[in-house]
Amino acid sequence: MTVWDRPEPPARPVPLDRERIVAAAIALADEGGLEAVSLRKVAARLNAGPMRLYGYISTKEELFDLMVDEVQAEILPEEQPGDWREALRVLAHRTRQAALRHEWLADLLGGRPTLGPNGLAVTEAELAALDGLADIDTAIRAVETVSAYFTGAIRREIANLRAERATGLSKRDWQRAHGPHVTRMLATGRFPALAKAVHDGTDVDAETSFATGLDWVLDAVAAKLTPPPA
Amino acid sequence: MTVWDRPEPPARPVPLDRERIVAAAIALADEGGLEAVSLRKVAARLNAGPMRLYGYISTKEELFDLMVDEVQAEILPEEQPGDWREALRVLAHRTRQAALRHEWLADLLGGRPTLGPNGLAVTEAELAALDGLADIDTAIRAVETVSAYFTGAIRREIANLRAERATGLSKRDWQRAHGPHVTRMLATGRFPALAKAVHDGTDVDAETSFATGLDWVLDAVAAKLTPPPA
DNA sequence: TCTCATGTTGATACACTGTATTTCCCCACT
DNA sequence: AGTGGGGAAATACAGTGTATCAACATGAGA
Repeated sequence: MTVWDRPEPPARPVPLDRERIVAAAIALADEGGLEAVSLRKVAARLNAGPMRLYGYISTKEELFDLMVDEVQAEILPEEQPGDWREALRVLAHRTRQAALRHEWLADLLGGRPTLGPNGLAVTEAELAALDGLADIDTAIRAVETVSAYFTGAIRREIANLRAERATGLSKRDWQRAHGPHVTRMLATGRFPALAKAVHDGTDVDAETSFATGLDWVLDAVAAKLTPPPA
Repeated sequence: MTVWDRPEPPARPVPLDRERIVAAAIALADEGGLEAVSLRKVAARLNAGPMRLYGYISTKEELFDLMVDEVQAEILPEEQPGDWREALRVLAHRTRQAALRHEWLADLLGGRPTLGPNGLAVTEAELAALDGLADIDTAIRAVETVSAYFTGAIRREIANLRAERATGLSKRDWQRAHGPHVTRMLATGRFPALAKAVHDGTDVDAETSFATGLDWVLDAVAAKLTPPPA
């Protein structure tokens, strides 16, 4: 046995902390989706045994919460724009961009209350944008409505994106590519409005579709903020 | 050995079909949540070995899709109301009610495109409600916006409901009950708007909160349908 | 009626999972 | 030098989705 084939020393354990664990989990999820995140694999990335993680997190669900909160830090813009509308729009778009960077976020978004520091900061930013422009109850309703919209919209967008990817990237001919199933369904004549929609609808890219719906919702909010002059 | 203690004959296998499988899975999920649905347990409910299911479904994901589609049948109202607005509102509320009956639906809602017969029927109903009132592109945008809203709102509502249930049913004192964590966070003064919201906000029940936001979104849709007279 | 093919059913197997419990080893302190 | 004690690792367990394989009941053909 020479120095060269002498086995590696047992890899002195790297000091661990939540940040490193969460970062490893996020990396794993970015590469292979949420289902690729297992405590064993996260630990392996950190040259640690699986059980070591339990000194820092108490359950896998908690790890997911931490991952979400970590990504929510990317959502906060460096500086808040003045206009409430612009502020809310930017927050929505940045959430969407975060979800496009980390598709697994779509699986977690809205799945549980966001009580981490960054999640609270996002909510704070949303509420702050409306500060002084409406009573607190209206502001809450507005924030909840807007975020319900973009949460749902983002989830659908990612879901469609995955479906397209799975059926071999098809864009316009969604119905043909997804296989004969939907086409056959539409051909039954039981869904005339839907058939017309997929046939005659002009397909717009996901971003403008997101933006348009968002603008509608913001219009609705605007109407509640400044009551129409009597 | 008498007739009485003679062992049961090996339980002639009950004929199976997708409907029975899906029904068993839904029952399991209603009782113990989505995570209680395992192919083994579903099969056990039907006096079958786990592998038998693979003659009818090809993967667990597919079973989930079938469950969602089955529940979506509950969403379609027996008769469509005349007014487009009422029609969309009813569909949204019925979706919410379905999610309250089957909380696991919140975990699946929006997670993948709803391409089953009932899912298509729901979309058809939504589109049909707007038939003739707008060009097809506007109708699509409207339907997508409304359903993005209520998808997101339902998910959040269920998430909060579960969180409340977990921390020992707390209603108003959300911040105290959830534990010192959030309280401490709010006390830091880093979230003034949020602090004011939880402190001064009047808490309304989930249903009216859902309905209010929905009305706002429907207002927005209405504004796009009938362009303001020039 | 006997035989054989066929196709459905159940058993077994595998590679994982999250997590509880047990073992072990290294380091600081007496 | 001995001896705790504490943190890391190994092991263990009950479960998961699904592939593979063996058995068997049932139909057709002779």
